[in-house]
Amino acid sequence: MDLEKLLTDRLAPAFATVAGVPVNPVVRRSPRADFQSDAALALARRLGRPPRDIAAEVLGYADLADVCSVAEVSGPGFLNLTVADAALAALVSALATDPRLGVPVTAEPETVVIDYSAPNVAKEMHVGHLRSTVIGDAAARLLEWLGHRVLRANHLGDWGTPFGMLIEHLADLGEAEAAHELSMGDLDSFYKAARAKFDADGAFAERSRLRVVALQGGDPVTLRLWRLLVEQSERYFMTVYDRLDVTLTERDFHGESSYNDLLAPVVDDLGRLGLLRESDGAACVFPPGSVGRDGEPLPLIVRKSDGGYGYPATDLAAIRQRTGALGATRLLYVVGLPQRRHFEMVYAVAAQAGWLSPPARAEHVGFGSILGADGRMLRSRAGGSVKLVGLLDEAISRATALARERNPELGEAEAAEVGRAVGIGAIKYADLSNDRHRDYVLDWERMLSLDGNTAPYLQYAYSRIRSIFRRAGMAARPDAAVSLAEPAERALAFELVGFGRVVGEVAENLEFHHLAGYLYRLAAAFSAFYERCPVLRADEPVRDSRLVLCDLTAQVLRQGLHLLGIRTPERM
RNA sequence: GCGCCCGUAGCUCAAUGGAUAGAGCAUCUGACUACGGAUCAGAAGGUUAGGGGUUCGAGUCCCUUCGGGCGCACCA
Repeated sequence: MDLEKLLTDRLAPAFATVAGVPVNPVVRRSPRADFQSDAALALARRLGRPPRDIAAEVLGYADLADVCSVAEVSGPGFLNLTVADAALAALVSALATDPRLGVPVTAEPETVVIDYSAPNVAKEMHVGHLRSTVIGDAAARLLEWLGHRVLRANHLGDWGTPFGMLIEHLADLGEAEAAHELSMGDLDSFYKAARAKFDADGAFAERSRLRVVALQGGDPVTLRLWRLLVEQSERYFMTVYDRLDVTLTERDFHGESSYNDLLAPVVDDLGRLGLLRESDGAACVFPPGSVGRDGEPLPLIVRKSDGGYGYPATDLAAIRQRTGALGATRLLYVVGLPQRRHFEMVYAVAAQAGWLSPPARAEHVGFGSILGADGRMLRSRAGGSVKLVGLLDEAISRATALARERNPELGEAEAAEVGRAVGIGAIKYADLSNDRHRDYVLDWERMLSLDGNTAPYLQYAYSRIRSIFRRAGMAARPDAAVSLAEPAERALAFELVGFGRVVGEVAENLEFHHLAGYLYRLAAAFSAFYERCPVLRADEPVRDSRLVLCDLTAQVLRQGLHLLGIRTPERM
């Protein structure tokens, strides 16, 4: 039970008594007290009474004696609430014996499909995949921890016309050589070589076109070469995921090709439902509300004029499968914001077709771009996209150098491990601590800084606490009496008991920068506490009480960072 | 042209319609016989792009101007 909810529960009946109808007390943290309730102001007009009178009357009815040490009307009609130390201490003690740290398992478990990462076979992963992978993985970790059934859907681009030239290029190289080249992770040069031949060599281009036909026709040799491409690519992607520390596995690859057999039925059924209209030879659905450049309704093309299927058909087939066979009620698409309209249209059509009806719903978890120092889309010096592995390697090597420099006592192996945790953590945290809707600037100096709202600062706070317990040679006693005499202790306690609320909110809105901001406030509150309040040097029973605060802080930091996919080294 | 998003301290970013718009970086001033100073405390820094409106109350909602980004039929 978090304090907002506790206070809300206590105030709601009083407000209802005064107003005659149910009223949300609107409890929130306050700079002028611990909490404030703003509801009296909004009620003034409806009741035709001064808000201060309403607030005062509410106070008379509210049962706050055991929760608040002070409850008073303030300003135009706010209720300022100061939480009693004993009540706060009791909540902290409850946390100390709660393995879930105040975050209950959900009462309504759902099946959630999270569509994220989605690299393309035989193409290098680039920065564009970073946000989808990092945000999607955080969502998967979070919702899974809350008790939902999470299905990770790595929508692999493994189909389409480019595969003609890729397979043909593979055949030219020879399977052994091609496998070697792909296993080196040099996907870009493989792709570019195929592309160059396609553009320069007419005969090769013609063979490529025939290859597409053979692939679609199920030619065994072609299929075998295609699978080789897919397998080698998947193997390579797994090495990237391993380095990035994401929870995607081989089993989570769901190639576009796996929907091939479902595409025709999707279009047929749309026709049967009367939603289809032919336009310039293409089979289209015109969802209401979408208008194109010419002011005419914008079609979702479910079958191209050449008879082929594009993304929309695949997306519709996937929705149908996910809400149908998989029984999902929440579909998340962690895809860049530019595709917003595409998903609006797809969801609209899926809803019209009855494949996406309540309680099932789909959410486009959109995100902005990663910018370079110049404020423009991050590009390599040559103007191409930046390889993801290159970015990760740079983060790790920078962080490893930093770890060696800051703590020479670390052995080579530990420095490498710390460098990896800090470097990858810094990249992920830089991403997740920003509002995902907005673009953000990738800045090594800032993200690896030990000060401010960064992963290293949080990891440092964690390792510092672990150091306390190493030195103490003992663990905290969860049943120790908690006392909160110092302001810094109270401030830390308030942050600790707020974990559950933040996690609950983020599970709903997937705004991970709220969780990041919370963890930063927690770490900052801890640092201030640690500066003013001696722990190991304190006498009992204060020592035990403070050890509980330390231990809880470490647990919440570890769990919170874990939900973001960030490691917490014991030393750094 | 139409639509969507954005504009907050020098910089990078916060702020479920609530009181005096908050952090970090950078700057300045303090605290080192240190439970890890990879820290903490304090100062300074703002016409929330401009203008109108709704509201008891607007950075937040509506309209408008300016500036920036993105998207607008068979690529995924």
